[in-house]
Amino acid sequence: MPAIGSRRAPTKGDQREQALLDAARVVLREKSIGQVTIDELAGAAGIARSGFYFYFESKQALLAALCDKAIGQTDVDMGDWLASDGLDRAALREGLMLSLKRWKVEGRWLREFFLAPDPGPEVLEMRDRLVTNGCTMFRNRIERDARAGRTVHGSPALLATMAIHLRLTTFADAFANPNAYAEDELVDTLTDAILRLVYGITPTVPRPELP
Amino acid sequence: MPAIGSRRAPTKGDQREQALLDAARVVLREKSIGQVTIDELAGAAGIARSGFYFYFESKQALLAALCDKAIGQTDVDMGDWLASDGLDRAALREGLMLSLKRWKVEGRWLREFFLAPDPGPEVLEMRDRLVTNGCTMFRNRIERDARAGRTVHGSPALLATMAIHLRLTTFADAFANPNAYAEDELVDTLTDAILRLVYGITPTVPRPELP
DNA sequence: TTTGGTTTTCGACACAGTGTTGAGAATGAT
DNA sequence: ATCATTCTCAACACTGTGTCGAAAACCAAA
Repeated sequence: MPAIGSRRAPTKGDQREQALLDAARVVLREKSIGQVTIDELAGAAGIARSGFYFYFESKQALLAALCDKAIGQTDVDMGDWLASDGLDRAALREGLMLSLKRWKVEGRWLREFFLAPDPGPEVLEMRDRLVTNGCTMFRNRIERDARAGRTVHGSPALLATMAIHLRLTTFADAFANPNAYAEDELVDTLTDAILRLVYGITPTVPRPELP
Repeated sequence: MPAIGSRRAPTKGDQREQALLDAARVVLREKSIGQVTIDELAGAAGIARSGFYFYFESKQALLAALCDKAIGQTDVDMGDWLASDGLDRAALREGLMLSLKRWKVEGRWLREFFLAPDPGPEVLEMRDRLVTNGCTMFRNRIERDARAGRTVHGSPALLATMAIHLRLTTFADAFANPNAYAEDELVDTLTDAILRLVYGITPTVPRPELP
């Protein structure tokens, strides 16, 4: 295992670890983490089952490693909006749309990572870190707006949690029923929902007709 | 197993089945369904592990039976609001408060039932039925309001799903962090959040007093 | 190219939990 | 008291997890 920031060439082991992650990303697109066996995961990366344990403590640990990277990406997706202030519907919408696209591909295991009922300790720790981090960024933005005099309808911490969860479940739902709603309608509704939720405001921007 | 509506006295088997459900309700307050073994569940009801299978196909099936009843209760909780129309903040708040109290007790397995990543077929079917049912009731109310001329900010189906999920995750969160927020603050915020989400309106009524 | 320490691989083992079966015991209606 | 039905459980077969240590592969220094 290379130290973080190590500059040495990737050893055979480093490649194998990557192969395991790549293989998992593919396999987990079809099956849930509970349905996949370690044997299958190892096999997909071309090693024996017992070899798996050289790289990861468990299936869960691999899942955590997978999500760590993906969530970083989601944070980047939302970066513009988080950095802006006021309503900035366009930035929010853009961020949500990017995230949605990511979720449509990697939704299954993102969902499992966040919603799994009994994660191992490592997963639990990382999950807490990621969720807390996400909520905090949201919350900071809300508090910033509140300080700037904008009306905010509740405790920023609670609102941030709600907004994060609203996004999470809406995406999870979009993944589960990919054809239930048009992407644009979904993102538009979610964007406005978050804005209404937090700021109590529905933008007057003209939108495609509503029922 | 007695036919539905059967009037005959409960046999020993009926009692055993009930004992199993009761025992599970207690055991599952402390551990997740994944952490509990069938052996433990059976033992808590005073029978051998293999005897368990006479009553339920699997752990999941028992969980489903447990939730079927609990969800019926939640629907009753929300009944007043679902039957009313217009904003009726008081009824909504009351329903949410009742549900919250239920979640604080039975949250762990309710959460697992709804959020479990790979439910067996029976669970899946029942879950779909219950979720769909819940969403439909919510949705009907929204559509009723829309027809009555009240502004509604998106497709009723989507809004209903969002509202249901918002409630679900907020309660799940409240269960996971029981001391993070005061009950009243949480319910007030959630009540208003749902009203803003669906109708884009924040009641101007002073809180927590109601008109 | 040999050497020797480090990294990687994997067969074999121990174990925990699930689900099935069939023989027998308990139950309760007649 | 009889006897079909309902209930119980020990024993078995199976799947998947995690550990261990011996062997193989790797790679840098001599």
